[in-house]
Amino acid sequence: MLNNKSMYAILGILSLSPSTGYDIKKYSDKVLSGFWNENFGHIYPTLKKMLEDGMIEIVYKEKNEKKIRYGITPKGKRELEAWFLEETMQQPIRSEFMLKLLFSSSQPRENVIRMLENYKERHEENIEKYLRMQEDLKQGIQEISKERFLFINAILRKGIISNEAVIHWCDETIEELQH
Amino acid sequence: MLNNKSMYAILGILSLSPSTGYDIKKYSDKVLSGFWNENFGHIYPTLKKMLEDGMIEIVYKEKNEKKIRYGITPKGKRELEAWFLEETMQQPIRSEFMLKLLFSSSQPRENVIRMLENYKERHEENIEKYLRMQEDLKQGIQEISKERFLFINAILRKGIISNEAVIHWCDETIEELQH
DNA sequence: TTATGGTATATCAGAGTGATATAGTTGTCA
DNA sequence: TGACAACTATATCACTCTGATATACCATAA
Repeated sequence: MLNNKSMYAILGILSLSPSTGYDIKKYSDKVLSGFWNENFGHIYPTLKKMLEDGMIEIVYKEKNEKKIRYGITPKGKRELEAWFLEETMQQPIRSEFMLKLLFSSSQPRENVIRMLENYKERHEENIEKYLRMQEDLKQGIQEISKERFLFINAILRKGIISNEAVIHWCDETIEELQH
Repeated sequence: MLNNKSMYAILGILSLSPSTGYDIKKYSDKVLSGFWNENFGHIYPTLKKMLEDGMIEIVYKEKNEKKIRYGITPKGKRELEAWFLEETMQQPIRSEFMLKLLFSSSQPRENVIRMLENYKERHEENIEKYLRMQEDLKQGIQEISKERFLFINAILRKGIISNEAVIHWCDETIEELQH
């Protein structure tokens, strides 16, 4: 376990409340989606290793209960704290859309424009999702601390701002391709 | 070879001119950086498979020359064309910075602000890089077709617009965290 | 009652990353 | 001219991550 980033996502989630692998996936899809993703094929093996390493423990398992609920251990908390102080390196990026666009100069214009319109629509949907999440956050404000509200809201604002920029770029580029 | 995206990046690059594995890496780092990355550990095995599959061929190897230069074959060109027509699915995203931020609500404020300032600086550097690339593109405009200029410029504009949005968000968020 | 959908765990092949090894070539500057 | 640095070039490996698939249980609605 040297450079497994999923470990930090899992530790972060478990630091909020004990969860099953399935819960972790649900949380990723719901709250982290937009900037982080996890899948079962990685969650379960990582949980197994983290258990071996003493970062997490099985906190709740009734006799006949089949689900396995994990909680963070003091060692896991220390690991999470150390991660906050570490310098964050930039991740490798891969945008298949941009790759396709770069090599599209000899494609029919209408195909490229359709591609851009499609891309724009997806980003408009993203904004709608973020706005809904912002509404939900404001509705449920009493459930979380002011601190946490500030941070979650910052993340939602980033999603909105970034997607707006892309939409603006799509409009400009479609315009330019139409002469 | 079912879902290897590097294959399309390589086909795209080879459709411009025959290249060695090293050339492909250089092109990725110089032109594609910002939205696409390749590394040797994937380029060489992929080239090997693509050669087996008849997508590419060794086009130039003098008697005593040790470097292996690859060119795209008609089959490779068809594969590339088919890719343009395919729907582009969104790629999974992983921003370690955003993950860290989400779980940072109990960290000392000054640490979080330092993190954000660092993040902002990196995006300012990105913009400078894109502006330099835009200058280089304008200087060398006679070397490439008008079509290609349009597309490369669009990509650079996207880099600039997106990074500006992030910088704006950083300013807003730092402000908010300082009360 | 049967099917639909959500909960829950798990495995696997293959894609992609980052580090490292090796060796030849070119440039430079002392 | 010879030594050293920097670049060119190919390759492998352990590990991370993805996406598909399999299995099975449970609730509930048609």
